[in-house]
Amino acid sequence: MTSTGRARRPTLEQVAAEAGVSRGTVSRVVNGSLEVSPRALKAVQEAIRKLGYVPNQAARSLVTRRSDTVLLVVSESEARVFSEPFFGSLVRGISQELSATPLQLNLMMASTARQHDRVEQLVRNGHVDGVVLISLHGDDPLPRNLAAAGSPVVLGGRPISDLGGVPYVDADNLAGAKSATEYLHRQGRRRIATITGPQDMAPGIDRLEGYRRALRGRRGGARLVAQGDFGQASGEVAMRELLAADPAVDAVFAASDLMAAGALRALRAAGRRVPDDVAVIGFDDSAVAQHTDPALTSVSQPVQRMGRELARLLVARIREPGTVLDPVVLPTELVVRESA
Amino acid sequence: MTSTGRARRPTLEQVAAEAGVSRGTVSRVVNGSLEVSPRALKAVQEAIRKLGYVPNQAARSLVTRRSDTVLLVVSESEARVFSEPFFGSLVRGISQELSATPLQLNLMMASTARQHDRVEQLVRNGHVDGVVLISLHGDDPLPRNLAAAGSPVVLGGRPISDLGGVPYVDADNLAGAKSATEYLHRQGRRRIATITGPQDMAPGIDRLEGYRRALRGRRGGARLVAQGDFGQASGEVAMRELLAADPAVDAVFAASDLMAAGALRALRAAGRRVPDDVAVIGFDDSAVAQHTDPALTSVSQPVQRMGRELARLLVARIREPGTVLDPVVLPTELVVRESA
DNA sequence: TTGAAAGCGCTAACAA
DNA sequence: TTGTTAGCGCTTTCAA
Repeated sequence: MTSTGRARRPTLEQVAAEAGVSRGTVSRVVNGSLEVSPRALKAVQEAIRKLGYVPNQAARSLVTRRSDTVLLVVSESEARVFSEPFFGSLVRGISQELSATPLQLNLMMASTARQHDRVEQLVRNGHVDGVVLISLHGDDPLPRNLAAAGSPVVLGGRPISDLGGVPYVDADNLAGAKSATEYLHRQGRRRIATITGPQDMAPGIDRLEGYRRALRGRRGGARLVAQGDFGQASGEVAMRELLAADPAVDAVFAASDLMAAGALRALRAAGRRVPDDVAVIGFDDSAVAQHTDPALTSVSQPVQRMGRELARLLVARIREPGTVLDPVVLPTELVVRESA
Repeated sequence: MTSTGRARRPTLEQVAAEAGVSRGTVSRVVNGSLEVSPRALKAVQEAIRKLGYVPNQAARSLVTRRSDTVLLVVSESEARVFSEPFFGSLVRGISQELSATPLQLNLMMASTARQHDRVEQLVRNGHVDGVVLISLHGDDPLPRNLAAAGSPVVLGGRPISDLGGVPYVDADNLAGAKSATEYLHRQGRRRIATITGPQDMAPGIDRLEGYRRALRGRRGGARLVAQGDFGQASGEVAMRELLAADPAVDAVFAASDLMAAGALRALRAAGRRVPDDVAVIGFDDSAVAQHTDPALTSVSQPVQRMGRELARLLVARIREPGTVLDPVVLPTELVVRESA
């Protein structure tokens, strides 16, 4: 049952013996202390190499009360996180940034309350040094609880209600939507509609606001607004509504690529050519954007960089628990393809 | 610098004091030993609850030499893993299965040799109890090395060359391709082409073989084969080649949705209607499949279940290092949409 | 600059 | 059935 099987790894003790010094000295070398004589340093390094010594994390953790582990909690159920390269790119960015630290990345799906409890337990018990939370739902109490427990926490995506002191990383949804809409206007489009995302989610709200600001004070204004839920079907329905409301609509900014793809279908069904009759822009620059016909012009988010920033903030929080960290809002970019 | 800050968690010792028993007894209760008197059991349980005790994993690990952690290694660079819901669903399946065990899931990207070394080190050093490897490249030595080091390893996806004894989980690519092709045949299609994936990857090979078997002995046979690389552009090119080779082609099975999407574009450009003139089937049932126009009929893989099986095999390997585990090949399903 | 020694919190072997 | 005890491998004072 013990089933250890594997040969025992060399310990500090053995390295010390090999190098002819004490455990303390080896420990100092391993942890990069400066108060070690060049001679001892060299002897220890050689012994380490010779023995193939690697520190035992559990032992270290036991005494330092650090775990050198950060937890990525995906509070999903919102399928979006998992579709699209979003999740993967984010993880990649986080890993990238963490690879320069001793921190390991742990992953946990936690949508139910029970799973959230488990996260809190892990944190409280010192099994993780910090938490990255992504894909939060409306007023999820998890980040607040974690922060209250004194745990370093950072959020992927702006929380809908302000969580004083908990930093977040987000794409500049507002500016992205604004620039997409302005682009349409510059192309000479004058009846620019939008298909919004859910208005109880930050990206939904911000992207609508960006559209509004772009058209503020412009002739025609921002009146052609149809509600969607980020999903393709809702985009199709919304586009039909828009066409009914104003048959002369000549452009539409959709708050997601899926909705834009839906709009494309509705437009084709209505006999409108894209982009000739109606220009379409999506948001996310997802895989879908590249594979619709015509390919979607879309607002791209620097997802991988968002991951890196998340990790950077978290590391800062762990290292300097006191300091106030500002949210990071990263610029988006309009990727022009065929649809607008 | 110590920055512990957090209040110390209660220890076994304190629970023992509170319950009026010894540490040993508390340990037995915590670890579910049966040799504990009902009275002691109750007292300990109460003390645990009262104090909010949670075992310190580091301390436990130190003595048991188990880490209760499994590592998911994404040997990426092949972007596919990250696009599509693939990665997310897989992780979800793995998490799901592990949630019934004390095992935590760790994640690591490792494409470079240096990163592979780190994986081996983690394993050798007992920091992880087992490894799930996905997205392996051709003849990556990592699984062999890990297995040789005595570490439990399971593979996501059939390795291209047999790794004696290392179990894997895969979708039944061959059967999926075969049934898609047969479906086309049943629909009365008689000039059925295929666009293959790279022939140095198991899915590429298997899906071509499935196509071949479906048409073996049938009139026309399996002669309309064009090479692709799973990417959309290659699918578009391949479709043009096929049209040139046989303008009367009336169906095409593409080994990926992206290639199928490319084929769709080429067909539209050539003035062919889908599915009227040419039926198209893709593979993966990815997001793209749902958003092309017409929507793609596609072969779906039970990705989440693959994740669960992966975890199941790994747990079995960890618990019973000796036993031989067979590969698990899961059935695919043809999802019929508009394109065929 | 170094060594010695005291734990970190836990499991498991042994004795009672 | 229970208590006692010896470590697990490491970091970190404290003295030297």
